[in-house]
Amino acid sequence: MSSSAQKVSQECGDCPIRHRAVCARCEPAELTLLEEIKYYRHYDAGSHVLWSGDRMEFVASVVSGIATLTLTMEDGRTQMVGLLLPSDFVGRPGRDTSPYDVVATTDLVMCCFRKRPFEQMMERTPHIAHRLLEMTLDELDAAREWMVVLGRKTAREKIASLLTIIARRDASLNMRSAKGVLVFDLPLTREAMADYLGLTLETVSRQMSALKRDGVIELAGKRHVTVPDFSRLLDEAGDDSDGGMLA
Amino acid sequence: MSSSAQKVSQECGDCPIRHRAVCARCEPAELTLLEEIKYYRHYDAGSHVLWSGDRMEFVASVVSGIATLTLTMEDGRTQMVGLLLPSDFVGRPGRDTSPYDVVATTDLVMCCFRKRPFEQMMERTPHIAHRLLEMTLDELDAAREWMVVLGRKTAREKIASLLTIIARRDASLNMRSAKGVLVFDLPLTREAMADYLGLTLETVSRQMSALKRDGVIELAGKRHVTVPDFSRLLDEAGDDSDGGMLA
DNA sequence: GTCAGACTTTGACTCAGATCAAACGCGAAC
DNA sequence: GTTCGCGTTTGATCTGAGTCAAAGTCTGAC
Repeated sequence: MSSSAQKVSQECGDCPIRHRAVCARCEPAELTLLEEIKYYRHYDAGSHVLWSGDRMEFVASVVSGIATLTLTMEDGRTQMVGLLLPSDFVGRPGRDTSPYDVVATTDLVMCCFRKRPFEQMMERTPHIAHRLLEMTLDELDAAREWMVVLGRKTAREKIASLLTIIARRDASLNMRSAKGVLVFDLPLTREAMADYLGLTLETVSRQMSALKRDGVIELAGKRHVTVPDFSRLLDEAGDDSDGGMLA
Repeated sequence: MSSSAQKVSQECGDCPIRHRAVCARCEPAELTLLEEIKYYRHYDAGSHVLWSGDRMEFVASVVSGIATLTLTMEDGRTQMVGLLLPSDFVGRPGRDTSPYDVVATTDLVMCCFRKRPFEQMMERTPHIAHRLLEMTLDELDAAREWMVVLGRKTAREKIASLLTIIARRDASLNMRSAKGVLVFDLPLTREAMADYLGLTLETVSRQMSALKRDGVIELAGKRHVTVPDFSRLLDEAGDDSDGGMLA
């Protein structure tokens, strides 16, 4: 359930997600308090962080790596309902079982807080509660945008939408976009993509091939993606092409 | 934009949504403060409360009636992303344009607060911020459950899921369930149902007819629905049939 | 009471994506 | 190097839901 030896600073001060996570608004004194109740956990790619129905004894921020949030119907149909990237928050103060499966898709490091102390801390430091509200509202907006993708877009548009999101996230972390050319690695298998998009893995594969054939993307191996023209990809996604690159 | 003469008490003390809305946790003194900055607005069925992109000068709670939250793509495809029922909150502190269309589907009364004063109040009274966080987390869970409906369910299951939700909501408000028989009025047109479910209105109509033919529901007129056996409806929805009636 | 218009139902046909099935590619273990 | 297994691609076929079209129903206005 743990292992994997990635160096993670124990100091909040130079934490990579310091300015984006739930602690973003905290002042030095508050950070010191948080520092006392936090601990890191490592998960190997493919392992479960939480099973649906599990008792959660902690809440946590993703420090590095990627995790997915999924819901599964009785008959096995599954839908991914969230993609957790560095700085995203897992868990809900005031609830003690997870309604979702949380799975590490890459090696993952989480900054955890035992639930009780975190809840108490939240009551005392409005900065944390405020930031959590802000993050939750953002997630709600993202979930609603995703509902449009699931409910109204074609398979091709769905794939393009997912690539857009991943490209954006990646670019905002790595700033490697040279003159509109984006390059990134897909952190998801075809099956995980299908679960995110409400498709089958065959359809995902076919549409990836189609986008490649049409020159919208280039593939090196299965996972390494090059986007020669991001605005073209945006068009394919059918989004309000605000034109503006990388909000 | 306004009109419709429904009597609404101006006193928070006996407000019908007093115990569920964003003000639920407020103490009498706080309520008094809120009372000073609130005002009511009435909307006729079919009218827009907000257009996507509109400047929002207020946030509000639904007092009575039903509103929808929708997103529309450039080419006109639309997806409903939220159904606002009494006590639900509209707007986001710290943002000033609405990303959604908000439309009254029935005559609607909203309890509004100008944004600035409300934001200031939120900073001073943690009860409001806390309750809003709680409500937002609930909405996020609901949105994620809806993603499963949109992404993985068949048309028939989608319809059954929607009926389940409406029946539940209605029962929790009106408590008129006599021995498992539920009766309610659909607050949505077939087209609005289609927009919620990611279907066409024809498919909605066909599946409604099919559920009627199969005895899952009975219809009197287009909108008046009787559910003779709620657990049957739950089965049709494909949900984890917790069996338990009306959570 | 009838008319207009909005909402709904139903039918015939089409098609995007699912399903079933086979084969391919590639890294890890031996 | 060979083999195993997982992830992926591709093909053939099927089908659930969309599209196009026509007709039915209800409500409110005159």
